[in-house]
Amino acid sequence: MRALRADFYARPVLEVAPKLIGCTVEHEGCSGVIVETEAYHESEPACHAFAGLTPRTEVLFGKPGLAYVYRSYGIHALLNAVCEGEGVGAAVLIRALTPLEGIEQMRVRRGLVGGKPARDRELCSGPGKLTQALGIWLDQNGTSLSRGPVRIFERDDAWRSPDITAGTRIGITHAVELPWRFCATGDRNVSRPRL
DNA sequence: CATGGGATTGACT
DNA sequence: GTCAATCCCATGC
Repeated sequence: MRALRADFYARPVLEVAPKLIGCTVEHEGCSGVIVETEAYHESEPACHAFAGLTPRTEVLFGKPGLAYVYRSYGIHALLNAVCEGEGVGAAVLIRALTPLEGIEQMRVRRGLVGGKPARDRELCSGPGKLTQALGIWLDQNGTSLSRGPVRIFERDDAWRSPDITAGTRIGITHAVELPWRFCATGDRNVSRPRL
């Protein structure tokens, strides 16, 4: 399996987001297949880059293929893949994975859910959950998704041409109508509300 | 300098 | 369905 290179990300974010479905995210031996993504672009107000270049959005405007990791609600780390050219603020939010390798270590990192160890389906079925399960934190902001420590690999044969359903994005207050969310159709690891 | 608001989750009613 | 946790940073005075 080969890591995706910068040129994969250096094109319109709406093109990259569905193409990341079926690719694999890996960090320190833990990995999962991407089953849900969302596209964000500086031209619309739900994107952090909409406000322009600030210390927070510096990586978002950086080179394609970088990881943009930021803190959400003061608690969670959310993982994005920076897209389009350097100087353009655009990224794909990785929202859910199907756990693949290192599942027991993910269970340790996720801790108890409802007083019990997380079931496989609860490990990576949300953007905050998957970063916790894989051990991805804010210090990975600005690192290369081709070279690591967090890497994204191309689709393997089992995900050659996945069935994808598009819908509206989750948890935002602006530009809510844009159908920029992409899910592997029917996959149980997609976050709620499932498409 | 003070304030307010999240690209969420889990616990509780 | 509702709600608190928790903190960075954008914005406004």
